[in-house]
Amino acid sequence: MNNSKQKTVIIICGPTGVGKTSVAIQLAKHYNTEIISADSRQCFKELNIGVARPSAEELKQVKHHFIASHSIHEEVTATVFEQYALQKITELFQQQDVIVMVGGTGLYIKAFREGLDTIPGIDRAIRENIISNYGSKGLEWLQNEIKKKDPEFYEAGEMQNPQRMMRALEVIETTGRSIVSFRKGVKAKRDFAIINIGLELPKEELHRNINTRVDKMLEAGLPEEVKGLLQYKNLNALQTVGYKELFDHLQGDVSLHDAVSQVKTNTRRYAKRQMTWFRKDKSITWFHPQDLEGMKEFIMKQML
RNA sequence: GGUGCGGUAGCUCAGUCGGUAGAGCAAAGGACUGAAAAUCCUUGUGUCGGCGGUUCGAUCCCGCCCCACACCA
Repeated sequence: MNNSKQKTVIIICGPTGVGKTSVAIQLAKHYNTEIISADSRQCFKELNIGVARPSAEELKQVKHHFIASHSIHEEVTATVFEQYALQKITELFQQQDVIVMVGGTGLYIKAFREGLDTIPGIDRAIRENIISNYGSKGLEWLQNEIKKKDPEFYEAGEMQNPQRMMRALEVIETTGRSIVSFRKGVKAKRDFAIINIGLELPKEELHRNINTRVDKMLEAGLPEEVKGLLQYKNLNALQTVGYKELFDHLQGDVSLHDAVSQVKTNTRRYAKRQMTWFRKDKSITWFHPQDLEGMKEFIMKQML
């Protein structure tokens, strides 16, 4: 074991289509290390073309973790990622001083860096009951339940947002306490250094990348991949750009051409949401994806 | 060539019995601690095809022209 050097995780984030994969591989090679992906969809072994998973050739160059490591039938969440990544990092630090993390899922990166407040596990029956009630009784029912049972969330929360409301409801029904009372916002201490690098391109260029990438996915056989997953379309893992739109096409009423242009539009919107998330994070230093030398220099200075 | 129907926001369209306009989508900005490629919030966008006429006033009525579509020849 080598404890003499400060252990460091280099985190590379940025919107989809900016070129993160390639930068991560080059940096990992430079530091002779491995990559942990922080991507909520590339971790599913059943999803490949549509989530732009690194190619077999790329995966051969550098060992990747959290890529095709889980099944769409498993429940993968920010907590699952946090635990997975922390454990991997502990293992890898036996051999390495530097590890590269790369991904576009802001919440997962946040969970890894700062941890999440502990909230007890939710009873499965309670969750399913809430989901089915919302399905049949709608938003108004949810709003009334929250108002009645969790006035604290009702005051502070998002009363138009069914996902957040269902989460609040399941917490209060399981624990008897408002989800708000669990959110301490305590940042976990990590015993390694973290360097945050963001990749950014002018919007026009990013959009061009996204469009050509979607066209390539089509050539690579995305419709066939999606067809094989049609029976699982209701799983969380398949609430995913590139799959949702093609499910609509396969079910009849949308032409392939229209479905594809929706994939492009929704990918652009996804990239925009990612930028909204990352931009407010002042710990990120931004680079052009081709400025590898700039990144190396920056990393070197940070590690001194 | 004739007849009909249209030309209003980036797109699809609504509307004004004449007082200079609006929905959806797209777009832009934002939120987001266990679904996060998810979910949610906010906000505009205009020579109302062109030129004339009538009118205090025209996107709306009238004339001519241009463009698109359909049908007839």
